[in-house]
Amino acid sequence: MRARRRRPLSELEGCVLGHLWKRGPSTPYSVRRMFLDSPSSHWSGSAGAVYPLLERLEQRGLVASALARRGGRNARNYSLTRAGLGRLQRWLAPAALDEIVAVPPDPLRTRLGFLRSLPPRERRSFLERAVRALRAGVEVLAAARTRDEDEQQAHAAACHAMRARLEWIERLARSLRRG
Amino acid sequence: MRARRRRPLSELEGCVLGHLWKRGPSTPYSVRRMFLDSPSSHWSGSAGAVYPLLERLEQRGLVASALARRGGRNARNYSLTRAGLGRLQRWLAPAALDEIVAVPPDPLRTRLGFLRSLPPRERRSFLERAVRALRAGVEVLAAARTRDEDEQQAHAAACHAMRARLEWIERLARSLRRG
DNA sequence: TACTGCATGTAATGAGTTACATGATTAC
DNA sequence: GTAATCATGTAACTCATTACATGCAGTA
Repeated sequence: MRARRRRPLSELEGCVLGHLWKRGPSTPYSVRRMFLDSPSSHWSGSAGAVYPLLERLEQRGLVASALARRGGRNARNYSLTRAGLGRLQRWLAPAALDEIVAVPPDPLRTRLGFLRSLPPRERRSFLERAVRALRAGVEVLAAARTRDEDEQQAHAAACHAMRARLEWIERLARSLRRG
Repeated sequence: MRARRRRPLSELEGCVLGHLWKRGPSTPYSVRRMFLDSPSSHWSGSAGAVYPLLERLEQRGLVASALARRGGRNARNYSLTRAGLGRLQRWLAPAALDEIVAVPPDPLRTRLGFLRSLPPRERRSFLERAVRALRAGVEVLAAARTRDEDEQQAHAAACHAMRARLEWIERLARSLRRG
């Protein structure tokens, strides 16, 4: 009997399981809301992502759905199964941390590698615009609040990361103004 | 006459154009090498990504290819066109910075939002493992060198970001050990 | 000779995006 | 009544991934 190959959860799948763990049984729409409302997420929370994803998770036995007529229409409530919780935990703290600890992508940092393809003027103005935009971003982030303690930590980590980014770009902008 | 809709460059496409700008006419393989060798990139540099991508860019007139027999085999040298340089510059410093300035995704930070789904022991050991892995990552990064000045900046920014991440996780691990 | 690395690709797959369709509920 | 929003989906598409196929070139 061949061991069934367990594909690792994608980031999105992990987050969805996490949401179900946190909020309990949820509709697809409330899962979408999580992404739509999140200030820092890079997922669109599109229906085209979420609905098929939940079906996939159900096929894998990680979530279970209960039919629920809501407003004269068929709907589903998805909940985390025991197996789903296990998978969530292994996704969260995998044996090999390399991937989740690796330098995360950052489109702004990426662009620094090609800065000199811009004429000096544009280079400077780009960095100055970036500084302003980052400052605005940091303020917005700093103002946001959550109840959940874990999410507060994650949010604080995001603020910390954004400030570090801002620092670096400010430094770079300064050195460019001078040099 | 309807204006042709110019799809924005993806991050990968931007990087490839940047590479061509930096190194001049290049083979697909050397483009792949850029990604395969880069310490911080999250792209695999897979052939299945790079070859079709270059074809796409050529169809859009952003790169041009010259046939070159190399070792008794057909090969291509791709070079940046004038239009390609323009697109590179607009990709690099777009009018709207929101997307490139937004909080970038970070799988480690993401997981902080669901930490409490782990039993306290695992939670602590996860964070400690993460601290060790991050420290190792920072050392490796700090040791790496590039000649290109822009890439040095990007690289230094990556180090800065990684140290900020490490700081935060260390702080969190400490507070968890105590509390 | 055989093995390894360089180099050029193709095919199948997968996960997420945009755009669309549709109906119920709520606000004006 | 009409417009916006809530809510549930589906379809077509894009882009990148893994895995594979192939063939040359240098080396043990």
